[in-house]
Amino acid sequence: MLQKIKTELLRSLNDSYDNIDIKIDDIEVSTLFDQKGDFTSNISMKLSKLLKTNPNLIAQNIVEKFSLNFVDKIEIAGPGFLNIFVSDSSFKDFLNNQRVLPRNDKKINIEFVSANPTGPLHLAHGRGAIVGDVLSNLYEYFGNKVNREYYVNNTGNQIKEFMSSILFSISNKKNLSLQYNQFYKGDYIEDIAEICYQKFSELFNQKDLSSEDELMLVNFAIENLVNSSIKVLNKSGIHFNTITYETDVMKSNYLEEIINSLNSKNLIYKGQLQMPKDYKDTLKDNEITIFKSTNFGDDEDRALTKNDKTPTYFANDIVYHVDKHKRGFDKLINIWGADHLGYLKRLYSALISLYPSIDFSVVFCQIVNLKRDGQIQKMSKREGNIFELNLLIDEIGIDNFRYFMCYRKNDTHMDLDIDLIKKENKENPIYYIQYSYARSQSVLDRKKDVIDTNINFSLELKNLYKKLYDWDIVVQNAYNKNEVHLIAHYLESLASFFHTFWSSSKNNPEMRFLDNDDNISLELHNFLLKYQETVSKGLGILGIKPKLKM
RNA sequence: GCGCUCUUAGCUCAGCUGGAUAGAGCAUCUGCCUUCUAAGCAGAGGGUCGCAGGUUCGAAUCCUGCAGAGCGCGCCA
Repeated sequence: MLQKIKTELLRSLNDSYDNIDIKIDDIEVSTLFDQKGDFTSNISMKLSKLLKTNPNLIAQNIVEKFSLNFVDKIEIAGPGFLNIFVSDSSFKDFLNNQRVLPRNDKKINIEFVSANPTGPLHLAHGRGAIVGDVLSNLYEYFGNKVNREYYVNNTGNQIKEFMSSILFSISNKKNLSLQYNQFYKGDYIEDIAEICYQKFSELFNQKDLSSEDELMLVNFAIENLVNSSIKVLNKSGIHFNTITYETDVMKSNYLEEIINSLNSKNLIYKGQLQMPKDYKDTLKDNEITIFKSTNFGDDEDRALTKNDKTPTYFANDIVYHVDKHKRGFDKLINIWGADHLGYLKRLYSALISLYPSIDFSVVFCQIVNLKRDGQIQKMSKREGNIFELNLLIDEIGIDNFRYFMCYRKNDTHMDLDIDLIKKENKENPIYYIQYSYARSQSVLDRKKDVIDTNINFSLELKNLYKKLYDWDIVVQNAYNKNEVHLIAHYLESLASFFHTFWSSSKNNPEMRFLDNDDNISLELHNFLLKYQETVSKGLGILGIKPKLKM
């Protein structure tokens, strides 16, 4: 229907003006939800510059030529808007007349959460987890094959410090006087230490642990933590296809190949950068391998190797992304926290240098503040105040958790208001949406026969039809922009139209779904099915099941 | 100091590929349950869209400068 309107607008324009260079996609037609009309177009204003004419004049010319069988009226309003009124009978077509969405069947890799394996998941991981999973659902909705991937950074200093912290705890508790320092604190360290001690108790009969023993122990601890993180995520309805360990990726030995390739493009040099902060007594003159990321607008060039010749995190990360690319994905998407904002430039520069046609993008999730009793709670690891995700989900429930984590645009800061979420009324949009679904179901449960009678299209009902018709545009937009909050907002708005229509029957009994004998018209029956279908699709992308009864 | 993300109603936030009186929820006030779920609906008040310039028929939206908030700024990860 929208397409027909656009085509007719274009035809009318071509009728009135010779050789104007516009295409069908240049014509914008959007839905109206008030008395002004059903659809509106600003095309005459857009063209006024090109045609060097008054927009009202262009609009008049269009109106004179414009003719479609389902359009009752087209009028000019304001500075030159074209407002289109479609006939009541054509509203029936809204339910079936869906737009054709482009089907994609690309292989997409979406990497998200990827928390350091040195502690339990907390609130900050929650947003990335849900945004990543919902984005995956959205890509699947359009027919793509999505690989959900979880990356475990199980190398580097953090792992050494983690291991040291565990052994410190064991030594302390069992009076072993082992020589280890404490870096990480918290109950979870004590817990994991106890588990490790139980598992490897025989190791502690000897005086010192060999580095093999240490490795075995820390690997066990990491596996344990990763498993419990995955368990929490599974509980939230998130299921990964791939869990990749950094140590496994590094076995590929791609790094040399990568450095050679970058070198052949003149993007590598040997030299020195400013000494690191914790520089102690390492070799001063040692030369390291450096990537010229300043060529791509980065603040400074970035090291690929450290002065002990081992690769940096950045180098390993390039390897990991090359590995993902080589696995044959058409598109790579990463979900990152705001603390990685400055890191994108260097990684993107490296990847685009290696593979100029690579499709790589990052969706950033900004900070989430936890609000309780009207106060922002400060997260502090030292005070053991870390808002463990597991506990948070238990407190607010999975549906609430999922909905609120994608309710706000991913790259803006947001407050998660625990007290609001726990309310079961209109303040909580997910209840509001679910309630509309349950109301629609109650009609279907109660109805006796479906009868073929004519119905009146009130303004409230027309708005609902138009809103349902908008679904395709919204979901397409969310897909194009990688913005999942658009789905959440659409559902809230759709539910609002439903409740408005429902209540309009208080003053106007003709607008009730059921007649005095509890029969329902075929048209409204179809509408209810469509309503449920659309809400289910939307909630489905968010990973939430509609409630039949409340 | 530099970079990134921001600044919209008392509060939490939509809207941003330029378009009609800037929207929603909460909070405040007023109505609506004898028939499908009142976990709801209708209405009222509440705004110099951070500030100042610029681009143009037209700016919350684009550009520049300034102020404020958050995050980041190692050969750490």
